[in-house]
This record gives sequence, structure tokens and C-alpha cells, in this order.
Amino acid sequence: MAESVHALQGFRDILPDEQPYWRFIEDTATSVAQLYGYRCIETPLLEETAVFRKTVGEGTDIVDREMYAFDDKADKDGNSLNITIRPEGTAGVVRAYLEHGMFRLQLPVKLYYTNAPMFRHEKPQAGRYREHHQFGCEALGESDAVVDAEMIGLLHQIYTQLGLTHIRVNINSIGDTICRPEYIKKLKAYYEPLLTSCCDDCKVRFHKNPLRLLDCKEPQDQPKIANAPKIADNLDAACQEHFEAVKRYLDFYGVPYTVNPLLVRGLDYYTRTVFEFTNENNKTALNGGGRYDGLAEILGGEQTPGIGFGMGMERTILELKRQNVVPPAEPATQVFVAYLAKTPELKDTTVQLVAELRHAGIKTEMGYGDRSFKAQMKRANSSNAEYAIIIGENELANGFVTIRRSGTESAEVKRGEVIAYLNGEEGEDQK
RNA sequence: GUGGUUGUAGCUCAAUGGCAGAGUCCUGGAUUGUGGUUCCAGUUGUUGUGGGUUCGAGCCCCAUCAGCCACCCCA
Repeated sequence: MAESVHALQGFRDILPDEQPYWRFIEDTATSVAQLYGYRCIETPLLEETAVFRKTVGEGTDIVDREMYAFDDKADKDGNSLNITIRPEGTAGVVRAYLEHGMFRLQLPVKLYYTNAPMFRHEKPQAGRYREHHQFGCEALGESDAVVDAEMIGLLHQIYTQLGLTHIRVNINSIGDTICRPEYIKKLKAYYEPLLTSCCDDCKVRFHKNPLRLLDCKEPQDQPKIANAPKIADNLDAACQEHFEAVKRYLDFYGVPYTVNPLLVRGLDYYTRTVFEFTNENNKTALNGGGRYDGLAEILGGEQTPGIGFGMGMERTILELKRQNVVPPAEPATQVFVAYLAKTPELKDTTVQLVAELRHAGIKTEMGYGDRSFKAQMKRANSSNAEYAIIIGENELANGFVTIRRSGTESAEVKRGEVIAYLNGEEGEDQK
């Protein structure tokens, strides 16, 4: 054998046994999103690096050290574009919204994407991969707090329909471009004299991402966090009013949310409402999102309010498994056709019959490779086929086949009446 | 990116520094034409990879790759 190859670190294959989970999430999320008036969009995996650098933000880990960025092939003048395999979904959707003039449509434009691969060069562990997949929604062109509440309601409905319980909904408002800088100034003024006694991470956060100071888990820093100025007390009137409205509408959707004044999000583009759903046991975020009223402008468009989220599909699957939620099974094999003797005529007849059944929409399997009859029937059994059809010398000579329904007597059915027989049986079954 | 831990058959796992094994799966048979159960037989490995110590390494040492855990961060 040649030198063995394996998938890259943090990359994995999604094997057939896992697929029912993926289809379950995809189908559920898609149908709920459509129920809320969202329509599907797909954008390229590759974007100009600037699309992410300008929106997600310099100084964030995603941009600073996790992006798969490289120079594209040079053109004839030797110029090349720096491009990035997307680390998140929002920037590309907003880029597409602007590029296609969707701001001329009735607003808001409500979009979703599903099974969308995202790439971040992180150190992997369970529920955290270098390639992961998101289901996500974006609503563009509307600042009404109803849209915020409706999006969180949509997300909550997805988890409910998936059968998940005890999901925690955390929300917060982190202000806008007017009041947040004021707040950060205040926060830094508060932390400055305390900095020498802070953990090393917090010393970095102070300069790089001050809001993250509130997120520190070191015991020594907890009292500092408790006494720190709260962003909720420092929202301007408009942001305050918006947040109050979001909470009021959320109640109408019956979402059991918790206001978490320490919830901040790592991406620079968020404004006002931010939210994150977590499971009961650990702190793992199942999704994350928020409003980003300044994002379109950063990408060169008109000022455009927007809000969106990304939901981690791998993490949702982990939670489904943790809560023992079993996804709908794949359709079972209905018919297995076995042939008795290893003669060309019998095998030909089998292949013909299998083709007919499949063309008629009946999920059919057969034994390959001239295995023994016993082996074929074993396979019929392991495929859970409802019917076994047996073709032998007698059947071939007299133009019939033997059909045996699992656990019942065999029946002899004329060669031309097999499909009618199977459909008839199914029909009776449903009465 | 930091620290820790694990790596043996397709899968789940054994093996005091001394012949690398079991269960399961797969294939065939017991049963020469009917899906279960049982029984019998067979296939499966450069012990993640590369070095080192040793008479001798799956086991000890170093490196490397990968998984997992705690951080960082995030979905």
C-alpha cells in the first residue's frame, strides 16, 4: 500500500451513519426559516480578504491568526489578489446584498443559508473544528426591534422542533457606535488602576478587546467584573429603547431569555442586540448572533441596518446526541431480490426486475457477486427489507416470482404483476 | 497559540520489558430452495510515524502526526 494519507487536523469526513443528524437539522432549520419568511442564499467560499478583515475586525483572533488567507494566482501583470476561505457567513451575505442591489427590494430582505462550511485555523477539540458548518439567517434593511425578537424566536423554534430542551437564551445590548465608545472609555478608566492585579489574559484584553474583560473566568478577576460599570447603564436613549422593545416582543414569542450583562461578542461588527444560546451543562455556544447596523457601510454600501446569527451544526449534533434525540431514520429498503442458481438467465431476470422496481419508485436491493442464497437472504435481513422476492428455476420456467413478506407465508405472483401486487399490499397496509 | 493526556485488527478493547490476543464485523459452512437463533471454520496488524536505550520494546526515552481535555477564542 502507498504511504497512508489522512484528513488534515481539524477536518473530518461526515460518514453515512452521521447523515440523518445533518438532514434532520437542515430540514428543521430550513422549514422554520421559511415559515418566518426567509429565503435561501448561497455565497462563495472565497472572498477578498478585505471583506472579512474590515468587518470582523483587526484585533480579533479570527482575523489576526485564524484565517486561511493566501495570494491568488497572479494575472499577466504579476498582480494577485489576497483571498480568504470564509471564516464566517455574514460578511459574504452583506457583500452579495450590496452587489446585487437588493436594497431596492422590499425591506427587510430576509435570507438564510444552510450546511455552509466555515474555516478557521484553530486548535481543534470536540465541537470545535477547522472546518465547521453553520446554518444562519440574516435580515437586512430594517432596524425595528421586532426583527431582532423574531430572529431569536425563530432560533428558539428550531431547537424546540429538534426536540432539544434546557437551552439557555442569553441576550444583551452592547450599544451602538455612539454610546459604546463612551462606555469602553469608562471601562478602561475603571480597569487601568486594577490592571497590575489582573490575569495575563486580561492585560492583553485591556488593549485588544476591552469588552472581553467582562468575560474573564479567573477567580481573581471576578470581583473586578462585579464592580465594573455595566453597559446596560451606559446605553444611550435610543439603544435603551430598542433593547426594551426587543425584550417586550420576545415575551410575545414565548422565548425564555436571560439578560446577561456580561455577554459580549467577539466580532467587531455587532451593535445593540447580541445573543447566544448555550446548553445547560457547559458553556459551549450553540449559536451566536446580533445586530450589525454599521456593517454594510464598512463594505462601501449605504448605511443599512442588519441582524443575523450563525448556528453551529456540529455543536447542535453534539447536543442532540447528549440529549438522546434520535433523528428520523433513512428510508428503509422495501424489497430485496434474491436469485437461487448461478445461471446467467436467472441473474438477468433479477437485474431486469430490480430495474423495473426502482423505476417504479420502490427502494430495492439485490445480491451481488453470485453469493450463496443463504448469504443473499442474510443480506436481505440486515437491510430490513419488508419483502424478499425469490427467483429460481421454477419461477423462471413458469413466469412467476415468489414474494415473501417478512414473517408471513410466501406468495406466487406472475412476473408482470409484481409491482401491482406490492402496491396493493402497501395499500392494504395503510387501511 | 499555551498546558495536559491518549494512540494496538474496519469498530470496541486486552497483553509484568520476553511468541500481539479477544469480542464484534465481514466471508464460507452446518441446512443442495426461503430472512430468526445457535454452532463450526476462515480473513484482518510494519502496535499512528521516525529515531534512540536494551540480549530483547506495544510497554522505557526523544521527536513528529492525530484524537481528546483545560485555556485562549468561537459556532
